[in-house]
Order: sequence, then C-alpha cells, then structure tokens
Amino acid sequence: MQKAHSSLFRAADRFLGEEVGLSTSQHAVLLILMQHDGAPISAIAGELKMGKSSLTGLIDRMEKKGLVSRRQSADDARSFEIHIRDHGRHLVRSTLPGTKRINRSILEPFSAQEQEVIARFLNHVASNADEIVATQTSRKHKENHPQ
Amino acid sequence: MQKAHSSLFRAADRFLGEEVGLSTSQHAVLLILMQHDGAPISAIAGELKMGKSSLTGLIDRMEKKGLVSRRQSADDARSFEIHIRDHGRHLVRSTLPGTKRINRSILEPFSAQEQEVIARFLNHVASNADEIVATQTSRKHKENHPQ
DNA sequence: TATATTTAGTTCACATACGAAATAAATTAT
DNA sequence: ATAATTTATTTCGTATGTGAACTAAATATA
Repeated sequence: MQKAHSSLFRAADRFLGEEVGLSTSQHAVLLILMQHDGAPISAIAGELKMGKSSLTGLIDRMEKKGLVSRRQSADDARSFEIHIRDHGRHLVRSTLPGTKRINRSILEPFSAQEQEVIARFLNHVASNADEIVATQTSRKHKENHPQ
Repeated sequence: MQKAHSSLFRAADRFLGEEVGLSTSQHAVLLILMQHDGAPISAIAGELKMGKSSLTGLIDRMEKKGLVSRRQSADDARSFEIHIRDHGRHLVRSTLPGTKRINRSILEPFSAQEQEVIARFLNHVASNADEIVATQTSRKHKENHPQ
C-alpha cells in the first residue's frame, strides 16, 4: 500500500514540478486559498494535515516566489492571513487541465461503478487515515497534531 | 487525489516511525531485502522508483542503525550488495502484524468485491503512475529515472 | 486584576528526497 | 588495443517535512 501511494505521490509531484514549478504542497495550498483566501497558517496546516512548522517554510518559499503574501490579522496580533496573489492564481489555474487529464487517465481502465468505489475509498482514506493509524498505536496521536 | 495519497502516506510513515523507528522507505528497503538479500543499490532504487542518490543516504542511515550492511560485489568492483542484518530482520518482522491490522482496518468498510477493485486500482497506480504522468508531460521522463 | 493556560507562529536541528556533476569501473565500438 | 560510452555509486546543493523548544499574544481561571 505504501508503495502504491508513494509512487503516485512522487509522480504527481514530479508532474507539477516539471509543468509549472509547484510542489504538491504548494499546489494544495493554492487550491485551499482559491476557496478560503486569507486563511491563517494554522488552518492551512490543519487542512493539509501538516505540522505548523512545515507551513512556515512552505509559505516562506511561496512568498519568495510571489505566489502568496502574508498579511497581519486585524483581530489577532499573533496571526497572519495568507492571501493568494495573481501569479499564484494564474499558476494554479494553469495546472487544472493537466491534473484533470491525469486523473482521467488513471481512472480510464475502470468502469463507472468501479470508479465510484475508488472515489469512495480515496475519500475514506483521506478523512480517516490519521484516525485509523492513531487507533492502532493508541497514543502519541494528539501529541503529533496538537498545535 | 494528491491529498488522499499524501495524508495516508504520512500517516503510515508516522505509524512506522513511532512504532519501531523505521521510515516508510527504510521499511520498504527491508521488505525488498527479505526477498532479495544482497540486492545492489540500483536495483533497490529501481524497485522503489527512487533516484540512486537517494538510496545512498537511505542505506547510509540504515547502516548506521545496524539494519543492513554494504558488501563489495565480487563480480563488479563498482557495485555493492546490500545485506539485511538480524536487527533489521527482526524489526521488519515486528511491523508485520501492525501493518496488516492497519490495512484490514482501512479496508474494513468495503465489501469483498469492492476490496478487489481497490486492490486492482492500487496495483494499477503503483505500476503505471510514472508512465501516466510521463505520457502527459511527454518528455523529461527518461531523463528523470535513467540512471 | 493577577496568574495560568492555550494558541499562533517561528526557529532549530535533523531526516528525507531530488537532480546534476564527479569518479571509477565495465562495456562497446573502432 | 584504444577510445568512447555506459553503468554503479557517491557527493553536493537544495527543497521539503518533522518535532521540540521558544516568543508573544489571547484567553481562562483564581
């Protein structure tokens, strides 16, 4: 299972990197911001199931590339709003056809019913992977994604 | 899709790391060596679809932990055989029940027929992800995994 | 209000992966 | 046999992710 996942993950990453110079995470951040522009770092980290410390570096690099900008929150002096910039917006839009093509191409050999099962499976994994693993180890979970 | 994969990938990685101190890649290397002990670095890199340079570091760290050992190939003066050591063998064995439990638990909500579809899908992804992406970008592929 | 706790974000040391370039040995071509 | 090419591995610089420890601000509790 891990192998299947890691190879798709790496292949998708390679595709994005070659195509427009975005890592998977950068791409994911942009997609989130397209829906929730101005989201704070914590929220983005939560959505991506990444540690906050990772987001600091990720947003740094994206800022350096001119994809997003940090803006002080008016309400909370600790917090920053992350805003997508035009460059980021255009870039992420340019990836949509390619990623759609790839998804189609991956699902091509499967029937409509089978694709439904696959979609259900992937959603299940996406929303429960953390909990499933946590249940098995039955500890260290809250300590890992607490922040 | 990427999100689903990255979150499972990371969750599995966390599980292995917490449980016995193995990264997914280290685990995968040990599993390969259980079947093909003495495999050279190139072959392992090929199986994992990783660059050879990555394997140098990976094997370095595994050697430092006493999981595997490098041994000069008798035939080829450039090549090293990677051998699994007892410590590695015991460690990877100890992970098997846990990973089986997790796999079962992930597949639990799906019927036998659905599980068959899922397995077919994952195998498809594992063996074709690279090619699918390569077809789309239609270049840079052989240059990336040539060595 | 004063103190304690939680929360947002960063910094740090480290693990991991990558591609390009280097080295050295094996193979192929001439 | 010599030269050109390919192959196996390492080194280097860089990107990415992590958890622990830190700072500062917000919130809760006393």
